[in-house]
Amino acid sequence: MNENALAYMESFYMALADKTRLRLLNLMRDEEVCVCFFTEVLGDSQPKISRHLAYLRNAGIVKARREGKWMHYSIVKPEDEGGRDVLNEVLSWLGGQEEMRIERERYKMVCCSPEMLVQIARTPITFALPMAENAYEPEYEYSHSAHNEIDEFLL
Amino acid sequence: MNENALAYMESFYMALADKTRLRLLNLMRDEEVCVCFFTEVLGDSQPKISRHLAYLRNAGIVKARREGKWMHYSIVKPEDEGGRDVLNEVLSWLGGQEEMRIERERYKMVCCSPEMLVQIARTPITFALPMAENAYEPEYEYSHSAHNEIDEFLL
DNA sequence: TGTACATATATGTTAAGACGAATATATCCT
DNA sequence: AGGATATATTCGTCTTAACATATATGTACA
Repeated sequence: MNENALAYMESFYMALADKTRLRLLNLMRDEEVCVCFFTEVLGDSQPKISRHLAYLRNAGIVKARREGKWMHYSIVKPEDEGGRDVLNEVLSWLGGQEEMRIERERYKMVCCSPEMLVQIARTPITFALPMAENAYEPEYEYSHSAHNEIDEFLL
Repeated sequence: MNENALAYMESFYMALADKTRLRLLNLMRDEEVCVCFFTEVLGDSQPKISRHLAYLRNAGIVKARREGKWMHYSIVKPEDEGGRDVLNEVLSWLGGQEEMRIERERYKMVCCSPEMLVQIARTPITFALPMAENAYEPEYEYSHSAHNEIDEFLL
């Protein structure tokens, strides 16, 4: 890390420098969130959401966990203390905005609405199950075709 | 601010997402710095330094003060508390990196070298004079041709 | 006024990244 | 196996911003 600290920081802030990604992080502030809820709450297209989640994942800021057909994303706190402190402040700043509070409210409503309760059997769970604690490391092509600068920080 | 909080944050992180700009901020961490020292310490071309300083200024992260022929730049802490906290953590993270400590050392050496002491009369001062406390607001064209998203946050 | 110096901006080129639309991949169910 | 659903990636297009180089602007001083 100390090797390319600057490059790491650059990619870190780049990952934060996008409205959609900030909104995604806001929703993941306290808990793991399923992709389908992101599209529901943000109202953006599924490919758009997915692309931004991939960006965040490549930057090492979130991780994904597969649960059947569903993917759940959650924030990964950086190992580096400075980075962790920055990210915490970023989330706190973000969370303090009215606009972001509203979106978290909307998430709660979508997540816990009556239809959802009825469909509970086929609804992605939003709390971690004991037997599913391991982080999901995707096996898709981009995982081993990781040749850009950002990906170098993944491992 | 609360209006376009997201847009503001986006431009804020965009301003941080560049190695050169992070190095500039690192040098300005504790004090006002003259452009000529930036070019000296960073070893980048003068237009490159100037462009990045303009970017930071447009993002509202630094301010400029003219002192005769010289321009001195210094960090502006955001009025918003969350933003201020984030920026402080950013500077602290940055400052903790070995690479950045070395550059601050190099700045000290350039700034206080014997040649500099000899040339003191025509060397830009790096401490604020009592009668020069007012921040310099540039009168150049970009100041009133401010029509892009970032500039809207300047005033 | 004219010249030197410090700094800022314009221009042309190139690369990164954002988007929508189309398509591919994973998983579940029958 | 095959269809349905959830998510990921590709492709073509457009914008932003990085860089080097050239040039303009602002200030000091003779």
